[in-house]
Amino acid sequence: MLRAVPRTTKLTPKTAKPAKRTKASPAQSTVAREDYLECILQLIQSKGLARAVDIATTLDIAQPSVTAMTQRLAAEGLLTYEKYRGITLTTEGEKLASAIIQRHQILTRLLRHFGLDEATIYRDVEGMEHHISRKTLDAFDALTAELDRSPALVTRLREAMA
Amino acid sequence: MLRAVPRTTKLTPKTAKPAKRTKASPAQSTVAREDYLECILQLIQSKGLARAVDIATTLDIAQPSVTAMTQRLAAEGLLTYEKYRGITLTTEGEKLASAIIQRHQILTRLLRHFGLDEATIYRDVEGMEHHISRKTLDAFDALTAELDRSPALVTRLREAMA
DNA sequence: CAAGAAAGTTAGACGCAACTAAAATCTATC
DNA sequence: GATAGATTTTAGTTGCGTCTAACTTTCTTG
Repeated sequence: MLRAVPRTTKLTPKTAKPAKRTKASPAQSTVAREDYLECILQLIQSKGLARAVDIATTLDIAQPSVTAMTQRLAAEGLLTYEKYRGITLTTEGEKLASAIIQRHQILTRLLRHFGLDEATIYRDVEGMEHHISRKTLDAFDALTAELDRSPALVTRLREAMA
Repeated sequence: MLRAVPRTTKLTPKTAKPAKRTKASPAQSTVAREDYLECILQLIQSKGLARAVDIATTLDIAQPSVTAMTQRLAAEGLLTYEKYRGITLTTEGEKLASAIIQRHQILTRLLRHFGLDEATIYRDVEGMEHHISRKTLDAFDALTAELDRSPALVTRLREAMA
């Protein structure tokens, strides 16, 4: 049997190439990473420090997973970490975490206008937050401001939903 | 060496336990699965059939990955599939796919009101769509209706964003 | 209708992010 | 200061969804 010549399919991607998964990208921001950063900064703000056991509890994840991710984030320069000692966010990590938390809050504020139960709000925000661009976020923020200042609009909205 | 905080912290898990990952759930709906279903139904609607090569091109994924996922979806009863022949959605699969496409459209319509570039709209919808509950979707839909009927509101919004 | 091209599949591997079990380290208390 | 208990880390797996290389089947076209 003759060997088939490599096919070289060279596909033309859909619309705008969705950032192909080259394995060569080092400190890429993923959902899990963002969840950890968000959680860590919140723990630091509320308790003064972020311990693995608390991160694990908050994210409902096993402790060894926290260690693993901590080491990844440290390798990427987002936090500093000394074995068996503490975790500290680097400047970059803290900046990132702040942005993540802010994004979370903008989304939560918007969803709260819809009269949904807190559990739904929380779940949806958790899900969406990692996938929203700055631009859309700005729009959501402006939208929230409009809803804040126009109770009539909110009322119409809720009636339409029922 | 810091270490000066009570040990028995016992945080209350954020809000509502985020659906622990038991491996025992069989036909769970994931992001990738939804992307495939959406793509398959759209291909069927636009070309009459969904071929692996087109799915691969549309999703910017290698062909063997399509075969693999196709087999998974078939095993879960969402589509029917005969080797080297075609793909058909089952009733359940089509229902699911329709819902996914509808959700996609609701989101797109909302984002279009914000005057963003199509690429951003597309990327954000792609990202968010898999994580939005029916309730929030209804709210977004109502919101879109309000924006449709109130150009003044849209104008205020866009000005606030600039 | 026979090649060759195109499409589909199998086989084997990888990266991410999770898990469990068990070892290492730290802390509090006696 | 020894030691029990809490916390953290290491080691070894797992599942999902992806990849490439190489094969098989189907389609197309002279």
